[in-house]
Amino acid sequence: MKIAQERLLELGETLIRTRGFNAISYADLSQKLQVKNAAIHYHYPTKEDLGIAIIRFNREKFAQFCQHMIKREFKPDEQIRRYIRIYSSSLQDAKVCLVGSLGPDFTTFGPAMQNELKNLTSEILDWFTQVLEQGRNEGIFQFKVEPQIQALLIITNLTSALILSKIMGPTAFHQITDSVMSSLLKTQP
Amino acid sequence: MKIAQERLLELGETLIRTRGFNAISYADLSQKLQVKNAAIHYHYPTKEDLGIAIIRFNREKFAQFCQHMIKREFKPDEQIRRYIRIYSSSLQDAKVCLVGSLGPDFTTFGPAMQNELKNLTSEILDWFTQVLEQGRNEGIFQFKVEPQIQALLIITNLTSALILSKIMGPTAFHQITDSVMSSLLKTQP
DNA sequence: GTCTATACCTGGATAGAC
DNA sequence: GTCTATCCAGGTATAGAC
Repeated sequence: MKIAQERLLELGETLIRTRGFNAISYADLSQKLQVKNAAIHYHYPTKEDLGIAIIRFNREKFAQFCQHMIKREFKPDEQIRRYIRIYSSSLQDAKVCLVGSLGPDFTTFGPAMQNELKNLTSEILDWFTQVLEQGRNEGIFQFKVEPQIQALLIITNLTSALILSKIMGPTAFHQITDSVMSSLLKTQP
Repeated sequence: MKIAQERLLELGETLIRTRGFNAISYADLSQKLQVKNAAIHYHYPTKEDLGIAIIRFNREKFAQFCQHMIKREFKPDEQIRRYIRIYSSSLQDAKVCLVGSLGPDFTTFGPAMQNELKNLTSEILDWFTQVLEQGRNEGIFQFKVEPQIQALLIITNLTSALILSKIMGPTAFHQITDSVMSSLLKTQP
């Protein structure tokens, strides 16, 4: 039976986000998938190949999310809420986001994987910047700095909110996201 | 010759913050220290023992920093500036902070090491909270939420600023910290 | 495409000499 | 307290059968 690619990548992503790239092995994956590790090597010869595929998989999911936001014509505030919901749904399994998991280990990766991670990161930042800008133009959001800076501020809040929650528990996450949302939303004059 | 404990712990901290705990080995340490790995095992039998010692070492350095701030009677804004300077000095070596490096791998550690990391994290948060509160009371800082929440917001900014900078370069770090400081400082009325 | 089997290496850890 | 020597487990990776 052919390995379900999507299941493999999804599992790999979960393991990376739960334990870190350098802490997982082909054995972890093959056991859970009920195949031998050689079967995984067939599709992804090196661990780095697998890592790259997982990041690319995540990029595709994010691109689909963005497309979905456009198609449904969600307002900027609703888009941010839904984006935050992706993060909060990671809380129970003690997952951090892919960028937060791979970022600290960046120097242990080869150039190709580093580049893939750079692409993911800049795509998220660009999307966030654009939503913030649009929201401010529509009078929904308020913030004083450039949209690109504000995107950095909120993304760093979200990324580390998951990391902190792994250490200290989920309360911190909700305190952070609640505060981020309410300071972003334009208060009634 | 007796191993210089402090040098060992300092090197271990650097390696963890550069490459991640699960990516470093006794061999990495022993080579750089010009000793055999058995010599390190003598002082720290298991890798977890070493990890715990490194976190504790970091806690002590942080406690000394806090003491120093008190002794010199720095104003809250100066204290925050000096704290941020610790972070920015990590930029050139692509180091993240210890919490940002160990947090994502939290579930791969044993209870004792997890606990040590919890202690470090809460000590930082408590100190930050207290400095923010004091600064607002003195009319130096402005922020709308509880000091404890504001501490979470800024700490997450700083932690992920280093992670992001590893991936995307140091510009992001300065944009984030500049913005954090200027929004924190009370503008002239 | 997946299996068995295995090669090869690294890493953590320990025993015992000095 | 450090060394040499070694053990063993686990991890990446490949060859070749099915």
